[in-house]
Amino acid sequence: MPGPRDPSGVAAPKPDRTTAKADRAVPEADRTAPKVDRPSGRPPAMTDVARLAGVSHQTVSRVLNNHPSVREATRDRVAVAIQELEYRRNSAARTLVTGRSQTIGVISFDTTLYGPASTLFGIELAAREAGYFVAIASLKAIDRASVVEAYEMLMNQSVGGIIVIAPTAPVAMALQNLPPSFPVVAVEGGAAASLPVVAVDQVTGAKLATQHLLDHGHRTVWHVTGPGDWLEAADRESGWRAALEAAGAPAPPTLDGDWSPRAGYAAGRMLAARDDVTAVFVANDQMALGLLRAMHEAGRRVPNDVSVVGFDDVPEAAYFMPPLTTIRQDFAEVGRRSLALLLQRLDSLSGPAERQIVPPELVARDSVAPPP
Amino acid sequence: MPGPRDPSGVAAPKPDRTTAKADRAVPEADRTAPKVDRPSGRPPAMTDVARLAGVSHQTVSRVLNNHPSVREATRDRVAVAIQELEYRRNSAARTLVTGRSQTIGVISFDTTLYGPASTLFGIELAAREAGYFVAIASLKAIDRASVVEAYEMLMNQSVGGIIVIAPTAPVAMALQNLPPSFPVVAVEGGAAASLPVVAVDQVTGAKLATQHLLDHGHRTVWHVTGPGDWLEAADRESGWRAALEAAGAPAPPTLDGDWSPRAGYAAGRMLAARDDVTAVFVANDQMALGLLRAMHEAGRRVPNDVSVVGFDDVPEAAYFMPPLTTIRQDFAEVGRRSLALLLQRLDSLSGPAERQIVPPELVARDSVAPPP
DNA sequence: CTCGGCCGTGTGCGCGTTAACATGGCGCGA
DNA sequence: TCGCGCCATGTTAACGCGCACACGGCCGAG
Repeated sequence: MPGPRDPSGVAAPKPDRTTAKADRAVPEADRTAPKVDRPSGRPPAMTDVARLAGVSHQTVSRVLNNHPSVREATRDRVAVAIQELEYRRNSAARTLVTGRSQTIGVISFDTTLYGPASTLFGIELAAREAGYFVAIASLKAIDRASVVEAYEMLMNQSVGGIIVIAPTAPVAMALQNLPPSFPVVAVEGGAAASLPVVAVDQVTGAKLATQHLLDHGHRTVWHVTGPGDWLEAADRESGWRAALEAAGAPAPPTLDGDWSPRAGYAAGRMLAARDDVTAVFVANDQMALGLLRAMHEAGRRVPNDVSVVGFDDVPEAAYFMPPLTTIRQDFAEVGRRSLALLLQRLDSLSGPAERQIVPPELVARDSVAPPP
Repeated sequence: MPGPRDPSGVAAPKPDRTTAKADRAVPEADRTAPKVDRPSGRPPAMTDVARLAGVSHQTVSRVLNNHPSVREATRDRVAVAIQELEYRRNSAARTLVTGRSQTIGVISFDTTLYGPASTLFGIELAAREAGYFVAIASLKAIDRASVVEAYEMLMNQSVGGIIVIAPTAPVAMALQNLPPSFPVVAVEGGAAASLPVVAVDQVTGAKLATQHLLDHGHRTVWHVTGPGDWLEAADRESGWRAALEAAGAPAPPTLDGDWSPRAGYAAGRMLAARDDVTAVFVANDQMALGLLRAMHEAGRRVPNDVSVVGFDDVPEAAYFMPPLTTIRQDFAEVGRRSLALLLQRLDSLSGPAERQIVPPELVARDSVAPPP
């Protein structure tokens, strides 16, 4: 790996046309075709642009940085030269001198899941809008060591700030131990004391779901939870519990899940066996899918015999049998806001650890009805 | 944005302890706690490490680059100093001088989908293993302009190579126009002439699915396609067609889909209305979900009346009603291989445009039975 | 004539890499 | 025991590339 001098940038195969500067007469040929008139094998630098445009490197710099005192005509000449050479600033050199890499890092667990993937997407779009690059680091496991590993990796890449999508207790704990002087934003990060957090209001969402079922006349609502160490799971459970309490309804024992359809199926089998179960709030849509199947197999009709509400509103939810009433989370908005918050921290690390809450929304479909 | 001199790296708040070099006696205190003994407000550089370790910066460099001729003891002293200062190489400076950024870019459309997300995950893990960073760029739309935009963005970040996950015809076309001297690997890239490609064998997968249905005694198999401009959709259709031909079975007209459950539902309604439909190969699992529901609503039992096979094996497929027989794609393997191929191109751009094929696998569950 | 707009020249800086070379110490064979 | 040669390190310096600052000069307007 210590191979000497070997630029892996954009390098034309063998463009050694030494007579390359004179023919500036045809600058506006076809733009899309790759032009080959670089002086040497290395990518063009600012001085190359300057030479071609007949100006100084300083002027090129002024153009690139939108310095006001450059004549329009000069600006154009430089722009043409830039395009001609397909010049792009060497981001390494730029980063080195400015001290800011224009890159942010995103740490995430399992971008295969709908929620994290959508959030990441939102972050990426917003980042590009703001002129930032996005580097990613996935967590191999959901423990502290993995967080530290991912963090180290992003730090080695010298990102300017980090957004962490990994809403579990161990991860939230790990974040506490990071240097407080580095800009970090947590998504769904629980009550992490000193960290800015963007989160969907899980508690309210769970209340919405539970209340919706109660409003249809159910005496109480059962609950299939998410995994214990996920903060969202805890919040949804407490929202459910709060709604029941507020309504004076008895809280039945919860059934433990782990987000997977398998767990929902298992819970569904248990619940289907009891006649007194008429309403279930399942902590996410995937588990609801499993539960729906268990109910179906047991001959319990949804919603006629049992009503079900999920959480997330995955794209498939509308095509479950029956179409699932669920709580929608605006992940794209979460992504946008977390980036905004990070950028804000980027130039002023001060300020309180802001906490932004995105409201959830109930999507009523066909899995809820009055009790039989 | 042209704010002068403002290092956004790891900087302690106000660590101006000028008496910081003498206390080298306690080097092995608690490792996790953030130590504050940097001379100035800026992150430590190599010379700082050298000074603390009592060696020259050259030696530090030798240690970092695993140069053989450094005594074990010296190596350790340097290592301790590095840890003490929490030194990390300035990646910008390193990139600037070595000419390689140790970063690869991934262009992807809709990482919200299971396939792309899984592939990205595989790439990321493999990249980290190989000491590379991963920068992402999502496509806003699936046209050429978006590809160029994403490409430009990654080039501006000076990535060393790019993997494109975007298996549609327009995207594949756009890739043809990229400078051939830059390392690019396409995932599911179709027959892109000059590009290395890693792909799951869609044709074989479709044959597997179709044959599986024929083997159960169905006279023929209907097909719900993916969107027309997706290469995978075309391959699956031709695999289906080939299997039918090989078996001498008549090929019914296809039903157009777009990957969405909604489209599957629509197709399902059409098919449910015909008595002669006993077997359907649906181009992906999400559409199969919609189709399953349409069948159910129409009173056509799966698999008793109609058999269904999907494609992808999303995590939910095992919990559809009934559990879906489908074709599994090893996305993680695709990710790994595409990275391997890219790395290979990175140091030798020559060589033919290799094409790696990952075999698919049929996962038999409960949605297939002999015809009634 | 002076001031301001426009642009050029020149230089230092950031930080890690690498080459070229110098140095002192040690082991080993003659 | 002398001397050669290698090992481990230090010293010095030159990049790579863009940014920023300090000037200096030119030209046209007031």
